[in-house]
Amino acid sequence: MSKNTIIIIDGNSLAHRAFHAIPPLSTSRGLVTNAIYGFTNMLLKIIAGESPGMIAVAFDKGKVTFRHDEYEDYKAHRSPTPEDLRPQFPVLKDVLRAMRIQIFEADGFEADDLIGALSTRAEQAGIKSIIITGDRDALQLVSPLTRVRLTKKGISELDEYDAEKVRDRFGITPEQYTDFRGLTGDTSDNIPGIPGIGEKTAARLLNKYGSLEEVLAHAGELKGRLGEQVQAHQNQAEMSKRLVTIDRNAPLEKDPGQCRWQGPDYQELLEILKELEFNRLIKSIFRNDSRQKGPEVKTARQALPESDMETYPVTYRRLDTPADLKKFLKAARKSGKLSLAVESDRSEGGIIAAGLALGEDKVYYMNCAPLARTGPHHPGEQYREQALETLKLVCEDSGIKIYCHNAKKLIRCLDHYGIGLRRPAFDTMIASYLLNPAAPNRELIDVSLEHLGVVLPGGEDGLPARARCIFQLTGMLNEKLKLFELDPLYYDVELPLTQILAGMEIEGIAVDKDQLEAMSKELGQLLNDLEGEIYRLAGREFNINSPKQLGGVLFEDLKLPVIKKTKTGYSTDAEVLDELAASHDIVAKILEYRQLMKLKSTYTDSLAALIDHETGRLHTTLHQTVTATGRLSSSEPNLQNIPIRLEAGRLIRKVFIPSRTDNLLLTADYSQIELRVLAHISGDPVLIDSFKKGEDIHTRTAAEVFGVKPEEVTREMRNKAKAVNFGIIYGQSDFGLAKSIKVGRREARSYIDSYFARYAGVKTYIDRVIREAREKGYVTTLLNRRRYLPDLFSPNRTLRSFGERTAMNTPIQGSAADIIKLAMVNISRELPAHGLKAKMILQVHDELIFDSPAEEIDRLYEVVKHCMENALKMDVPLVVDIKAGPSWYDVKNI
DNA sequence: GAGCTCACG
DNA sequence: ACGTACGTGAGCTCA
Repeated sequence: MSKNTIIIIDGNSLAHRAFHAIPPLSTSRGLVTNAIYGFTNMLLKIIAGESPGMIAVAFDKGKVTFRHDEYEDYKAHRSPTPEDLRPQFPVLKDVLRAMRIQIFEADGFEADDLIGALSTRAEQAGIKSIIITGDRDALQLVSPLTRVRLTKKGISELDEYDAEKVRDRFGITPEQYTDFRGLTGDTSDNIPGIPGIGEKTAARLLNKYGSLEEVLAHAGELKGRLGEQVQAHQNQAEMSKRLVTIDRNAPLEKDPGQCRWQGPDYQELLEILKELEFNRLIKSIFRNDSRQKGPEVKTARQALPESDMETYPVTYRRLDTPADLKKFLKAARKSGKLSLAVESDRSEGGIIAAGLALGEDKVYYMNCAPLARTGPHHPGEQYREQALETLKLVCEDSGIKIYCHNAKKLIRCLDHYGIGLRRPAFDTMIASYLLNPAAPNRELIDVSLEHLGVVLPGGEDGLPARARCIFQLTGMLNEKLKLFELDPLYYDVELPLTQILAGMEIEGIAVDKDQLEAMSKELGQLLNDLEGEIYRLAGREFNINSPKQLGGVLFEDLKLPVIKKTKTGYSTDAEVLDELAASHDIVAKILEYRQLMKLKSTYTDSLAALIDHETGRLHTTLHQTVTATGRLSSSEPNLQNIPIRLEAGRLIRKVFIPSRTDNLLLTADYSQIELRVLAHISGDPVLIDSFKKGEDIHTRTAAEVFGVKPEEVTREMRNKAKAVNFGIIYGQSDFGLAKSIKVGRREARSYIDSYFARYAGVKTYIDRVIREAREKGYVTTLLNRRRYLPDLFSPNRTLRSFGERTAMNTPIQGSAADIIKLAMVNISRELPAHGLKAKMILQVHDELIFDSPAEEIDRLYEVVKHCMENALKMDVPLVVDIKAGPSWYDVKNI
């Protein structure tokens, strides 16, 4: 596009900007990388936006420049380069060298001077320059061929200056900029200028006299204090001008023409980005995948010329003919193990192609694209059927171990073709989850980058590479699991669970669509009425869903007191509105509006839209590798947050019904599982005694904390004790408890103190788990699930306390997750063993939901209760409450 | 895409 | 002096 443009970047200025704009990032070896990261990202963005023909980056060199010779206090107020930034410069230069971008530096010169020299020479050669810097002094370089972009906020927001913009902003021409600073000085560089002259006066003088020299020559004409000051500080003004004047004759080792950019040295770039652990950047630059997402990805791809570098070369055989398939089948049976990667059509869930590996050097590619997708080398319908048949034969062969990445997705995909992948022998995605549940990404490309250090190709063409990679990873991750003693959790719980979850997703949950639509309609009407009422009370129409506009109405129009602020304005959350409810009638209406709006948009409308056309049911996705604690999560739709606390919302549960008229839904939930886990792992005698006796735990806590007999515990005391029990699990402060039960902070403190006095074992446990986490860097659950807590070592106190709360909460939440997962595995085995037709269809952290023929409910009850209560041997009993009914709303004790 | 708000355990 | 309860997913607004 702009082949005749050179981008000239002030390396020091931008690195400083990036350093302050980007939160501290560091590699696992402790090198801080935020400036490098911010700089590199910015660079790619600029290249993408500009596609410049030439690029140069200039750096300061040498502590003392000619400016210090002239004025020893030059930049004397500058704080020294931060300790975390200094070591980033040499690495940043390595990145630039790998990008094959010219670097300019010269002893005794600042980046500014080199930039000035470069842009001046560019002009002489008729080349346009774009200068990118945070230093305003560069504005003197603006000319018809040279524009300057100054960083505005952070590092990516830039303001572009041409001569006109300089005039708008400062009232002078670019040529007058040095005269201008000679007059005003610059506090950030400790340049004095003339005291008392600001930007306005300087511009007025320069417009009248033209230059600094002329202003000084006419100093006698200036009246009053201004005249005196100018006369008294002539020398200082002249020196200031010299200091800010960029030396356009600074020595250059290369001409602008020699900065022509041909793209990076990909090999080098990959090496250095790997070392820096910029995994997202690596993926975005090296992944040859047409279906990409995220703006960063797009930018980096646009920024760079196509690379033909193969980052993970694989030789493989194509299975093109029936004879090939036959030979492959034989080889697979002989090998007994097979890794499988498939590419599926998102809209249909259909398989387009598969990569298969029987070993690291036995890799195959199979094309199974349906006719509709016919490409130049379509194999033909007959071949396709044989290919799918071959897939079926290998997947259902109990003598062949299947290795894959994301088995659940694979199972759902194969299910579409009636292929039953019974039990995958290894799932690299789940292995990576157990090795580090907090990792941000877990696609195969991320896992292979982390564990093998290779960048995998994406798309259909990358299938053989992915299959081979899965094979390689299986061996390596299996060893790592053993090393951390995660193999029992992996093989006995998580891997079997994958298949169970796939079954639950495929089964789905039936919904009464008509009822759902009726609810939506009714909510719509109620909302309509409320809306009118709210507009009337507000005296005008506005968007109630906009916290900003709502804040305007409540706190400006109606002058209600501001209770709480957010980063961006007034807070209008339910807590605030509750407090304001007595002040104005509109508040209660808004609360009601919010509640109903939530129900309509998140529940009735969204659920209806997600009903599967073929099955008429909701098929959520249950994520096994998302949470840091070991819990599952659910999405599209999230069926783990269906309303229950308020009646209006709870009614939504009426639409969740059994799959057949003769069936019932059965729910089974653990009673107080987290407190029981706490009792078990802390060994606290009072807590254990309480659970062993089957007491009401909150009443007992109230009795202990308030020092009364259990029968004297009032409702209010029990509620407070309940909040204390909750808080203990979360590691709350007196502040947090005070807020949740609306008492003073001192009172809250006293509850916590007396709790720890009565439950000393809990206190000891908390102290111990935090101490051990600090020693080891991680915490574990009952089944040895592990979570690393880098925040424990943060210099930031808020983050550190956050880490401490996580350290005490994760073993509790995570062990509870372990327990219900174990129960699920056992139940899935026991249901068919007892000849039950019931299906487990949902898990909600401490609750399991089943869809079962009514006549089998009693037997199901026994099996579920037994499996859940005996999932793990503990020092306290596990208790499960079971209910059943014709809808998720109408479940009753049985 | 970030921020706010709110649903669940 | 500051920030303040653990873990999630989703819809809406606004830049």
